[in-house]
Amino acid sequence: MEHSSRPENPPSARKHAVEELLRGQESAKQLRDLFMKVFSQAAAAAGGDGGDGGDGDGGARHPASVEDLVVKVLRSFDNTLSLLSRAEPDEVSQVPVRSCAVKSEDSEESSKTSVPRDRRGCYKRRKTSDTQIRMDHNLIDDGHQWRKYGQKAILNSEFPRNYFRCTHKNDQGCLATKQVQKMQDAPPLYRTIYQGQHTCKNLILKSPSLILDPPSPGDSSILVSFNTSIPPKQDDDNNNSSNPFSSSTFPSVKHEPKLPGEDDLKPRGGGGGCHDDESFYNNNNNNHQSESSDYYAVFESAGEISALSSDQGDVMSSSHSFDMIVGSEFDSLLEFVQC
DNA sequence: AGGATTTGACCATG
DNA sequence: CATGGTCAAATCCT
Repeated sequence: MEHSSRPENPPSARKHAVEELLRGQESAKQLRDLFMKVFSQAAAAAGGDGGDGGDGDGGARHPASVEDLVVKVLRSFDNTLSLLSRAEPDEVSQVPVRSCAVKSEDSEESSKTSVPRDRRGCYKRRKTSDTQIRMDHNLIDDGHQWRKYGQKAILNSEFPRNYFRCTHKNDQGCLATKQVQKMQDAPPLYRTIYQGQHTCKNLILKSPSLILDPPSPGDSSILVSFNTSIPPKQDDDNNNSSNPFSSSTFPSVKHEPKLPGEDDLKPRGGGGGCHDDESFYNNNNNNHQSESSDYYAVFESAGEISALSSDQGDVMSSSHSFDMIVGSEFDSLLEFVQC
């Protein structure tokens, strides 16, 4: 449903992709169960074994099955990725061109009230160009300045979607936009869709927040890269050019333990003042410059680690709840693919 | 005063 | 026709 959908996906390919994801999901569930079983046994046996125990070697009891399941999961990812890659070879060219006759508006504005009728909403709905999808459990500053230009209730979604564009759209013609939508509440989960590439030169580096995270323990983020097999564009005249990881696997934003409700999340203006549901709308959070014309899904959460890595996309995961990560990961992927 | 957000309206797409 | 993406006036904040 979203614009991120690929309109002309061969249905069969997508179907296969969904099947693969479902398979992966099933494997993940088994893996989860296995972990739970192992952990509970370990806990029972060890009694008061001090450690947090969460990580790694705790599950050495069924290494073979665990490994097998992990391999299955990763294979599903790989299969899905290749299916998706083949499914849409031609969507890259697309540039969010606004075919509408410019912004010559000011001339006949006159009738300020009621319908100016000029060309409001005149635009081309952008299909997919450079799209990155990111799932976060909190909102992180991404170093760019965003201006909210819309909010919309989305069908079958209890939370509205918020539309942001680069603050420098006007002065520098930066066409980057992003959409932020809260997906769930319980553990808050936000989906951020980045589109377009930043051409502005105004990257505000929040040094402490932006860290290229290696798969280090204690940190958590899952990055799934849906590479459409197009080599990452190299337009690095922008900001992230200096970023060594910018292209194929952009750095996942690392965040300090900073709560989403903090300072920079506050809305400034306050038009109607109806911020009923969210306190999250404005987040100038995360953003990785849309660099390549690929699809990315980044799932982030906080907690311990368990790093998986696949050969194609990078899957760096960690979470205090494997279930939460893998489960939401597949759910999101499914949702993404099915749209 | 200038800039940001809210919100209803407009319009392309499927 | 329904839905989603964008525009722009109105409003608010700094």
